[in-house]
Amino acid sequence: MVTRAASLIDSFHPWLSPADADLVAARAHAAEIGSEASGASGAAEAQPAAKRPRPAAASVLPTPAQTRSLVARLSGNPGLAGEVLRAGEAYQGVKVATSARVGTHVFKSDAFDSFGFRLALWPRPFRGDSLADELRTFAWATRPWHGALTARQRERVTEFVTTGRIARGDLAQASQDATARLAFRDVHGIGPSRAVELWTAGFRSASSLLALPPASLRSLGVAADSARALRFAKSAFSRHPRALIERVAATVREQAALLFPGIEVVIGGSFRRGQSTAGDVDILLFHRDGPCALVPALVARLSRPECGLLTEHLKLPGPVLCMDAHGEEREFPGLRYAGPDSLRSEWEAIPDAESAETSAGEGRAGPSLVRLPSDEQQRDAEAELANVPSRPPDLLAMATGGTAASPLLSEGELCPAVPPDSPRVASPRETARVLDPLKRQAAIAALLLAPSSGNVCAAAAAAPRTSSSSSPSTRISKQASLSRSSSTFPARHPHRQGSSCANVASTDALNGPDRSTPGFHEPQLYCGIARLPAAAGAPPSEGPSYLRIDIKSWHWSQRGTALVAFTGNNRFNRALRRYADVLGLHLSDRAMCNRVLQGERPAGDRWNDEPRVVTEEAHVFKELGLEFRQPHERLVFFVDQMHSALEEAAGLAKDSRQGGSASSNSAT
DNA sequence: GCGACACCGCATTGAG
DNA sequence: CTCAATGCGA
DNA sequence: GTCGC
Repeated sequence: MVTRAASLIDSFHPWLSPADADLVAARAHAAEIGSEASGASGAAEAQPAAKRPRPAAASVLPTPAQTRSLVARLSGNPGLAGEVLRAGEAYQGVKVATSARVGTHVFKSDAFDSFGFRLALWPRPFRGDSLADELRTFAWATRPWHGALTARQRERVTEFVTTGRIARGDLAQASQDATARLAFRDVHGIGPSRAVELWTAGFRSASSLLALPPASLRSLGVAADSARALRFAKSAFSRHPRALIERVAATVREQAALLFPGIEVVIGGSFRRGQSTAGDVDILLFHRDGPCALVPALVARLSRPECGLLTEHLKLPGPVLCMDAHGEEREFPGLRYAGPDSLRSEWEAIPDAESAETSAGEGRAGPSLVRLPSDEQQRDAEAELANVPSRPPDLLAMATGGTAASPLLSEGELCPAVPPDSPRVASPRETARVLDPLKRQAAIAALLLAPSSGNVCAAAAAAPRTSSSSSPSTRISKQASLSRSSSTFPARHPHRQGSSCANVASTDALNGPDRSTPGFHEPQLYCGIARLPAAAGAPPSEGPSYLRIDIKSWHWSQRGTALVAFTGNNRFNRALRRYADVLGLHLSDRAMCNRVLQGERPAGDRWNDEPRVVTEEAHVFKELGLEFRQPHERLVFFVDQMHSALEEAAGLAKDSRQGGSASSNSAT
């Protein structure tokens, strides 16, 4: 069976690395061991870490090198891929409006996306003379569990090959709802539903709403933040070069440092992935001392006339809890919204801003949990910031720009011929079902996911550290593991009491994730609009330009998951979370934890175990058994690749169960 | 044929 | 008034 | 758009 698996991967997924086969084997082996260990309690604990069949960090998602080479040898079909992607956009326009649920359209357009990227990365062109064979090979390589393209997909490819274009007028014009959606797409906060409502009410554009008084807008169902956003059309936010993003971030960093010395300010999003331009900017804030609840204060500072960065606020963080000098939690007197009825919102600068400023020096009034970091901490933080990749390969631009194909491998290696009677393989769904009984056993998590003791993935750390003994990552992990009793991390929220252990939690079980667990802290999310500083030699004809800006902060124990979540890309996040889900884990920006299923509970009703303390991105990868990937290496086109390894894992697990205990050869 | 497909917080609305 | 459902952006 | 039920 290993042979079958290996040959399958070789045949249909030539871009998968040999490491994938190792992972597949190791995971199957671990699954079997896990089911044994669950019988004997504590066996996993007693077992020496060295003897555990832990796989070397391997990649189920395409490895960085694979992604790079994939994109580098972009296909012979850039035009076709582009057509399909554009058709997807048109289709999205229709579906957004016609579908009752937003969730549906996302995946509909996503399917086009996926298909388009697969075409883009397919290394040899489709030709009319051998189209049928090409399509079959392509289908088997990209969707082995199905083995064929859909009729629609075949149609599209054929149409392009024969006519050189893909007609999509039908999609663009198909629905009046789509037109409504398009008319208001530029307004933040107006989605499919409101767009249709407004259209039927007789409005045809965002500008026609601008003239209305606030009361009328409210009666039309336009939310307050939508009304505020009316003056800023989304399309006016052209993509901005990195340098500009950096300047904005520098302002934020400067103010944040004044407010909260030692704070770590990370620019997330596409900027962090290294793209040459960004449509918005994500500012992520962390502090080593643990809580980092200064978003309202920071927003207030950035809104002051003398700073003038933020010109409009779309969403504010909720009520903020922080600890005062006596260790009591109380509400942070943040921003006060003064003008709900005016288009021009008014924000009162915080009365406590003074106290926040002085708190750095005195630690008396205001949020005094702020402590100055040690010199060592300061150096660590700086070193970490330096790890952000300096050279940004703009992979997306390469992918969509139709770079000339430069195959590194021969066609035969890339696209082996497919026998017509190739066996059908398990689909992702089927795979998940096979894995499900296994994942209920905590032993899997213990063996595959939970590192034995020192939970730091030093090898996968972002960059080589200079000192080995007192390397930052080691120290962090110690701090993290001690955090449950450490006073620098909040013990738990006093207003929420809950049991942290799944066994005991019977009343809280129905309430979803238990956020009272140690290390959990409510993040603060802000969305707003920044007025860009006038560029030095900019033509004044353009007028002021604006930038969507998000400022968010998390507790230090959530730093890793938050960084991963807000670095993206989107597809990468979804793949990662879905993957975690299949492994019995829950992953979001704020927590990674075991997902505990209870037998009689209806499907989908779950509650989550105590979140892990995840201060480093590398922890997330490590816990999932994945190879660490730098931010600029997190472009994911093929969700399918992840599935393929899971299929094999499921197949091998099933085989090994049927074949008794004969699986000792798998993990070496 | 129909639900699911990743996840979460906030604002608004409407029912109780 | 509270609570649940919905829309929305992310 | 696709899969599982």
